[in-house]
Order: sequence, then C-alpha cells, then structure tokens
Amino acid sequence: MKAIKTHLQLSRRERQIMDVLFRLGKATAAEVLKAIADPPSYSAVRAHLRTLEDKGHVTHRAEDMRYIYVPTMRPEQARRSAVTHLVDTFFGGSVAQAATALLDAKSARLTSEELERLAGLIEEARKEGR
Amino acid sequence: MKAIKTHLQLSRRERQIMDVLFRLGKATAAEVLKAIADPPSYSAVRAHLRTLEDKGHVTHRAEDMRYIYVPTMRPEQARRSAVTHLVDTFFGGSVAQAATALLDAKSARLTSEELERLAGLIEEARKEGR
DNA sequence: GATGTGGTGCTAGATTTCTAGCAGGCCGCT
DNA sequence: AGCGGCCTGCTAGAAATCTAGCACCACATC
Repeated sequence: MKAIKTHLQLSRRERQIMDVLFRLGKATAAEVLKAIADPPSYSAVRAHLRTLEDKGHVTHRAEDMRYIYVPTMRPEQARRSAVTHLVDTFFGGSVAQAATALLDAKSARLTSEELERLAGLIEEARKEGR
Repeated sequence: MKAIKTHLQLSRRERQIMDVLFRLGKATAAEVLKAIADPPSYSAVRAHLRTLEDKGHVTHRAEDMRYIYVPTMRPEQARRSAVTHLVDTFFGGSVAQAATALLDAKSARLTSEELERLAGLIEEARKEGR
C-alpha cells in the first residue's frame, strides 16, 4: 500500500478498469469485464482489481457473496483532477476555452433548465468578478 | 502504420508523451523529456517517439538539424475526443454537470470578457432550444 | 585532421504488464 | 453425500513495455 500520487501512473489496463469504476461508481469484477470494450479474461480483470487494491486505488467490500469494488479516491476529487488534467493538456490551462469547447459541441443538447442553471453560475461569477 | 482507433490504446509512457505533445503542440525529444515528471532516459523517449510514429500517432519533420515531433490527430479532434471521454467517465455523460464543475471551481478565474462570451453561447443555445 | 558536441537508428535484454488456468470455498439442489 | 454454479486466491509464464548503450553522422572548433 503506497501513497497515491496521481492517476497517471497506471498501466493501460489498470486505467481502463479505473475508468469503468469511476463511470459506474462501484462494480463487481464481472461488471467491469462487461464494461470494457476490448475485454481481457475474467480472471485477468480480477487480478488487476487485486493489484489496484494493493496500490491503494480501490477498495472492496463483500456483499451478497461477491466483491464489490469502489475507487478509493472521492469522486469529486477524481473529477477535479481529471478536469484539471484535461484543461492543462488540451486547452493550455484556459478554463474558458475548455468551457467553450464543451458548450460549443453540437452534441451538447442541454435542457433549458440546465442552461438556466449555467447562466446563473456565469451571472454569479460576473458579479463576483467586479 | 495501422489505423488509429482511440488514444486509449497507449501504454503509460506513450500516453505521457502524447500528452506532452498535445500540450506543447510540437516538441523535440529533449523537450518532451524535460516535460515529463517522472522522466525516463533520453534515448527511451526517442525510442518511444519512433514507436508512436510507427503507430501513426505522431509525425516528425527535420528542422535545424533535429526532429520536431507533432501529433497526427488534429487538435480539435483530439480535444473533442478527450472532452467526450471526460464527460462520459466522470460526469455520466452530462455536459451540464461537466460544465458546472468547470465553472464551479474556485480556481476558475475568468475574465469578464470570457464570461461575456460564455454567457453569449448559453443565450444562443437557449434560443435555439425552443 | 583530430576532437567535442549533439543529433539519429537500432538493437538486446530487464522489467512490467497481462493473462489463463488451477485449487479451493460457499451455497443450493437432488 | 454428491454435483454444479459461482465466487475467491494464487501462481507461472507469455507478451508487451521500457530501457540503456552502441554505432554512426553532421557540424563546429581547435
């Protein structure tokens, strides 16, 4: 059990598995397997989960006769870290550019409620800024 | 030279190197080396760059007696792909949630101009939506 | 022309990642 | 009790990653 530095030290498979875990929040080995696009064997997944647990990235609890795995890192922290990394490596550290890209995408179908909320956030930031 | 599927098939080192390349836009082997936190040897970096070129993720041009490496994938596409991945794995596919997290961060110091532009984008989306 | 600096290509081999398969435990069923 | 299904732990070995070091080339300087 070592200290966790970032989530960037993981191997390809480990990263895939962690991504699934972050996406689902929690999962059994079988669920992880199903969620991987380019899937290894079932027991390979289990072995990786055990390794990840050794490294401290994951915990499990026994429930209903099987193990349920959960990321160690709190979701908010994981999100923040991922967002920071994205902004830094693809948008030169500019939150504004990242936000623009996010909202610009034609695929960004937002409900009017969501838009409302975002508008509110921005309005708030504007007030605060001056 | 194989077809490029996603950027997720890369090994840990390869991914680190690609990230640097995306961040800097272009770089020599030495620059890549300097930009890596947990750096391997210089010649390891060069070897990896050659591998990445074989796989089609990177090209180089000779300039001023040295090689300058550049990602193959167009920046916009890389960004879009990265954003999509982030939104899917950390925000359940919700662009709105991702945007909120982005703007919510206290570190998000945006200029009033940037806020203006974002507000405009949202306004536009709202009109379009109805 | 010798020497130093700084770049490239290319290996072989150490190290890490990745994997399948085995042994065994628990439970429900016949 | 015996069997089948489903789970876990663990291992050895294949496969991939990662690395250092060698040989070489081009240029500048002595």
